[in-house]
Amino acid sequence: MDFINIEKKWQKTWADTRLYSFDKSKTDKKKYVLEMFSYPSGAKLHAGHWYNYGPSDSYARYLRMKGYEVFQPMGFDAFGLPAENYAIKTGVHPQDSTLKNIETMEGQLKAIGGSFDWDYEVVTCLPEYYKWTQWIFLQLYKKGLAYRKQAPVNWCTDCNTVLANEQVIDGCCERCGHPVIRKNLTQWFFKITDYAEELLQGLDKLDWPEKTKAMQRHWIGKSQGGEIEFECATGDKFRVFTTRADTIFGVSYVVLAPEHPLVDKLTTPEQKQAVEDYKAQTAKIAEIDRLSTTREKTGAFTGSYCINPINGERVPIWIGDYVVGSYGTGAVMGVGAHDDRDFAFADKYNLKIERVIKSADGSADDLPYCEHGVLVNSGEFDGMTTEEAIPAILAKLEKMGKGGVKTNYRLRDWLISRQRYWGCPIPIIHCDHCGEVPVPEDQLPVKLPYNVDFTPDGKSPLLKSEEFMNTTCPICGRPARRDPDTMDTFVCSSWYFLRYPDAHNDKMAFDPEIINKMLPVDKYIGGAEHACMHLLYARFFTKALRDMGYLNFDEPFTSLVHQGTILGPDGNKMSKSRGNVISPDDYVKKYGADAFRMYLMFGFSYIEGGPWNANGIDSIIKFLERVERLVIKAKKNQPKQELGKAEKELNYVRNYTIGRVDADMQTFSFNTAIARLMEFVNALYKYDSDLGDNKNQEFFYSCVDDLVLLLAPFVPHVSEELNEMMGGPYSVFNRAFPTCDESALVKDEYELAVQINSRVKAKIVVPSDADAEQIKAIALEEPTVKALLEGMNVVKTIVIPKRLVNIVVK
RNA sequence: GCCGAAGUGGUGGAAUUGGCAGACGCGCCGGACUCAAAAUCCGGUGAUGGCGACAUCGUGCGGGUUCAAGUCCCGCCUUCGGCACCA
Repeated sequence: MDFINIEKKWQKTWADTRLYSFDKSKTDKKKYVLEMFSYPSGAKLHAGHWYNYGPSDSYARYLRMKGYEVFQPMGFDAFGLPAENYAIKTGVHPQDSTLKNIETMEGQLKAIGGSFDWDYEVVTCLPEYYKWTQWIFLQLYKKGLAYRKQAPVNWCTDCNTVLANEQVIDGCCERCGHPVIRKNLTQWFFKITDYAEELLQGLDKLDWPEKTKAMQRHWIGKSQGGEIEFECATGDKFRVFTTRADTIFGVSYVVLAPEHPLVDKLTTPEQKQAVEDYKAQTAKIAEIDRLSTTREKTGAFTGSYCINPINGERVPIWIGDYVVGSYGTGAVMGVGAHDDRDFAFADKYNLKIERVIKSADGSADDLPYCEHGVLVNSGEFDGMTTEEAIPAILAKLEKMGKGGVKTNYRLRDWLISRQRYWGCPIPIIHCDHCGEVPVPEDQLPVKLPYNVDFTPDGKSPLLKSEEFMNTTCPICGRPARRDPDTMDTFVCSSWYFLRYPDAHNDKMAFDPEIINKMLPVDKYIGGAEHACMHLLYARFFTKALRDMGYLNFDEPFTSLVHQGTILGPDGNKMSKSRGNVISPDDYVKKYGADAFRMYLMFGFSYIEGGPWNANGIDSIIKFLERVERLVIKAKKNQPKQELGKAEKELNYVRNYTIGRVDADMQTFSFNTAIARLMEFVNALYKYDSDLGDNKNQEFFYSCVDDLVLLLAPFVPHVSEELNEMMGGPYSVFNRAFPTCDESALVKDEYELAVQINSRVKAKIVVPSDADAEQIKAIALEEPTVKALLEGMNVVKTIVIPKRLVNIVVK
């Protein structure tokens, strides 16, 4: 079979006949199948792209043949750091390299044989798209969901530039090797934390991998506890957050984060030097390097004291970088006896450690004791359990006006400012008189200028473009400056699935009437690496836009599947530096896109992936040629004949195959679906060689016809060709997927195993309608069984119809 | 450290959710066709012992529940992902 030319032939026919064009009048039967769009960094698709797009395209084709109107669009996540870095290295402008890469990748995606409707293509770096990214920014801003505040960035003092986390290697700049420090800049945030609770609750209803949902739950990190207010001698007050209010009588100190706003005020003159030194020291350590539990706890005494509201005790106020400024209140109470970290800190600085919880059975004496237990040395609360004491103590504090129940989330607001060129400009103008002014919507898009010096030299690249920066204030008309930052690319990808169904609308981001019919996405397919970022941001955008009235659904992706990763032959992630990258091109050139796709679907479990090996890719060719020979043998328009015994057996296999392939497609179990197809082919060969010229030609033809239809999603070009060879109508993808005839699966009799003491000793054939008693009788009469039971005492007999009989003897 | 997933022949991977472990392939062995080879077709293939029918063992390790465990429970080991001082 000439796979290469067959592919060209059908790709042209499909394009000429606009076969994959989505019919908007049929949204009642729509299925929105979406693969995560790709980043056009390299010029070529790699094996991972194939593994994502090939099998999921087969799934889309299967749905189409099941009678759905499938919407399967494709686009590119085109802004981002790699293109900019590439530009810095080579001088090729990011826009030029990106658009060129996109063109190449479009061609390759067509070569895979993907059934994408390119009329709906979306490219995030084009003004007609990012205009609406900016529009969404403005809606969030209006709603109070976009705001500015100071936040640290990774700053290389040598390059004078901001670095992304992945550009910081072991605390040093990846480019020059100089140490990286944290520096505060005023930056834009999206207030995703407003949606923390709904983002958490919504997970329960989603058909997503449990693992991914667990990761999001953990990322959101809901924690129920309480806040407790401590008052200082100066009259200043601050609160701590704790989940263990029951340990409050054991507080022997409190710790503020070094960046806590009260630190300077509370520091006494004698302690000023020590505190300043400590703050300088922690500023040197980038946040990502604040490495966890293994790092020794450090801190400094402020010289001030505060009052424990529950017992009036005077406790010292410390600062320490083991307290995270951005979580809770940025302050914790120190209970050395009942927290591992507090214990280490108290031990190091000789702070009091007093037990206030003992184990319920009094067994555990060691400190720190971090389990729940019973209160001691806790005044009126003595004898209560942890579970009783927490609400009781918080209730009392609330009555005193000194705290109460509080829920915290680990989730932080989303920092979207990037001090980079190749991204979507932020549509805000800074005016000396009017302050922060949103760009009026009729002035969108704020275009990213082409001629910009993006070499890293300490300034945001856009800041150096006078043409871009200088504008007039929309309110007062005086000269003003634009915001020089661009948005995180995750902003662009947080709404692209909303744009696809209405991709060319130049009046709005999307028409609510259209997307309310087209969304949510029915099946979303992509890598597990997006579990927390992209998938969470997209959910946030959907909910925020819903609350603004732009759409009417709660979740963007009803059902989600992660494909596994194809690793290099050595079992490691493919990477250029390891030299273990498998290029699909050579295989595609040799075997064709269909065979390569089918091999990927057969040789791996789709969800799991695994190390690449080419063993067996030849067998796919062999298999397809076996199918072709059947097609050649199948004769159309033969007279109808009664089905004999051999035909009934084959018909059983045919319908069993249909049922199993149907079920396997729905669970993305492509490898087993193909295994069933191979079995069907084996059965067809057996039938053909057994009966030769005496076979039922009409029946044989219909079986082979079903085979071609079943095969179509897996090998689209080949099946289209085979369908044509058989005289079937164009296109095979306009034909219906075969349906399973349940009556063909009903057998008169079936075989089951007979066990004696759980070991298979014989096989029996029983009528299909036999009940347990009859099956038991047949089993006991079976000669081998009968002989083995001679002189044995049958204790009991278990009969599982359709499975086995187990006779227990002594 | 915490959370999650996985561990099955020489090999990629199956197993209707507690019911005949190893489907379907690859590889290997044998046979048919052929002067021969390739291609193709058919058969065999977990391990050990036995000429043999058969027996024993076998799903990371050790226990347990059950007539029956790859699957459930308890305790470990290893690998891979995620989180990482979140009070």
